[in-house]
Amino acid sequence: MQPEWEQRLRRGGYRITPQRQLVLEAVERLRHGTPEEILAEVQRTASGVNLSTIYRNLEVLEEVNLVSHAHIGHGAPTYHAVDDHVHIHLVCDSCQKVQSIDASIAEGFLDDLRRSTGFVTDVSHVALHGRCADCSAASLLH
Amino acid sequence: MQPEWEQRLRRGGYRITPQRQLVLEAVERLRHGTPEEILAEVQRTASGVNLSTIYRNLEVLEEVNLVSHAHIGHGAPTYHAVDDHVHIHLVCDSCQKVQSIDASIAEGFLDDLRRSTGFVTDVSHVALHGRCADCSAASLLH
DNA sequence: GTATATGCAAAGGGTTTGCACGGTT
DNA sequence: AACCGTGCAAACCCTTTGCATATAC
Repeated sequence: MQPEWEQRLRRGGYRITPQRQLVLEAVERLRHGTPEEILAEVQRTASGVNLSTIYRNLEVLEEVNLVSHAHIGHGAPTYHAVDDHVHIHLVCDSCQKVQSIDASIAEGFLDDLRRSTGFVTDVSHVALHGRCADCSAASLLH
Repeated sequence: MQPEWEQRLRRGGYRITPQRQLVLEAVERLRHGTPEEILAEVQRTASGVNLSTIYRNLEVLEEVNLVSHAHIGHGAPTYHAVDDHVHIHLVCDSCQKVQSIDASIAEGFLDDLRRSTGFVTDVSHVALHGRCADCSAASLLH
């Protein structure tokens, strides 16, 4: 019997390649990673792998729902494995720190949203921008 | 007496320039716009204005809280005037449509979030990704 | 008059694409 | 054997930056 991830790829009409597997493993190992960071992780075991292969495989892995990405910060997106604990990113636009919180806090809101608009939110893709506790406390001093 | 926007700029230590004013007006007129779209709008009345001036002024206008931006879609960010009705963007990753909803629906959730984590969310910066009503209905048929 | 803002052009980061070769099925 | 996936290099989009000139104050 094949591992779950192989089945997902095959069902999607994709082939199993070493690079594919390495990208998925790298994403799982780093819990969050940009394409560049994932490349670096992959290259620890296979130095010949190219950045464009990372991009192409992240796209494929995302299509078969093995990984997901969110835009935190203004630069490269961050990828993570889908079976990780589902979390929401809180991005501080003042100090740039990113914290992850359990997605359950948003359940009620997202249910309301679905009921009133029909929109089904991809929770792992959510990044909220604003000010963290420290920075918003600091800005009250002015 | 000076208009509000002039005061905000001056208080921030910035000068009043035609380009500055044109960028702000363009953002207010287009209710949503990427830097390129804002450039096009500005150039309708002042064809000599440069893209880098748009970027520099959007940054300044954002710092004094006259405009704000959100990342909807994977490309350029979208800017809008701060005094617009505060809204949240719902981005469909399947059909790419973007709908705006009144931000009041999220008030309860964001209050909870602030109470439990101290994080103060910039509501106008929020873009939620997922599937719109039409697309999520369509995917149930499979 | 002085510091800031602008235009221009070049550089920079991140991502995508065309093509020939190699690997999976 | 057929087709998909890969590496490589070039192209691409979006944004930032250095510098000389112009402008607001």
